[in-house]
Amino acid sequence: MGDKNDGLGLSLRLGCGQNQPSLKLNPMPLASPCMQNIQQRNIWNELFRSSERQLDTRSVLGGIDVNRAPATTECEEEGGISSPNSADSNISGKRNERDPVGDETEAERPSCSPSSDDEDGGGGDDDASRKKLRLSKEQSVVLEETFKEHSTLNPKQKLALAMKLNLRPRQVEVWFQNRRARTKLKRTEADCEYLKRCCDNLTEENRRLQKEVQELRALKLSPQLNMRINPPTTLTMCPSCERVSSSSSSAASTPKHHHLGPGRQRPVSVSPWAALPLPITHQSFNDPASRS
DNA sequence: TTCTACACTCCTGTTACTTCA
DNA sequence: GCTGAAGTAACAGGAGTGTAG
Repeated sequence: MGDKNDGLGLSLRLGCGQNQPSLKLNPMPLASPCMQNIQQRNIWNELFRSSERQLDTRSVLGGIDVNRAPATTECEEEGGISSPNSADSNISGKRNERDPVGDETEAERPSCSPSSDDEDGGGGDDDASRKKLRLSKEQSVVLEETFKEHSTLNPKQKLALAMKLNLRPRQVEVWFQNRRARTKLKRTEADCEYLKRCCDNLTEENRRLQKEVQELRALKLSPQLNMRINPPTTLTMCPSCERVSSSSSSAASTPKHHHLGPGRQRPVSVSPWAALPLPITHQSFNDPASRS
């Protein structure tokens, strides 16, 4: 479903199909080929490059934070973006102290949000870190729409989105990770369903072929029936591959490996082969002349 | 040029919390 | 009100990658 943007990442590492699983049995409609990905990525990066300057001017949102104090974001950006060394190397490479992934809340809060009076009623600073906060509907909608455009974010984009939504960058990052995981899970389930159907079809086909083989064997072992259906003079069988062919009329339909040339076909009754004392090779069966 | 350390991102699995029937 | 299932935010650890020294 929402996976149409797989490989539409914004960082250079995300080339075409980077995140594609090896199993691509149920290819979802690819929204954009590689060139389109690149174009969109460029547009997006350009967009955020311009917004980056705005960020540098610190046009801080005056909105009310839903979950966390906006000061958190602001402080984080001071630590991360405003550094002259790291600001533009967002694609890869060393950056400043990034937002500490695991300990962000602990690392930030003492320095950035001393108030610590969150409206989530967490009671304390530390236990609020694991406090689960439901994203608002508006936030979810924006995140979803952003995800539809690109399933990954570079640090600038993450930061801009976090500011826009009054979330911490870490929250945005986690949301995108979980969203990718959900997308992949659904795709895996869809692939699984597809494989199941394939398996069912193959089982059915196999059953049908087995039945056909049994019928042919029965045909082979019952001369009377065989006679009734196909006179021995018109039915030939290769002892090696046990293929039966009515070779009386069309030589062209006879496979090459049946070795009997059009003019030299030796009509053989099917049933007698089993009674032959020695295994008959292709060579002997094939061309009596070659034996001499 | 190669090696190593570091920073970073992503993926995957898990945990903890919320919501709902 | 209690409970279990489902959904999901948050975390932890490992793998892969790029850069600097």
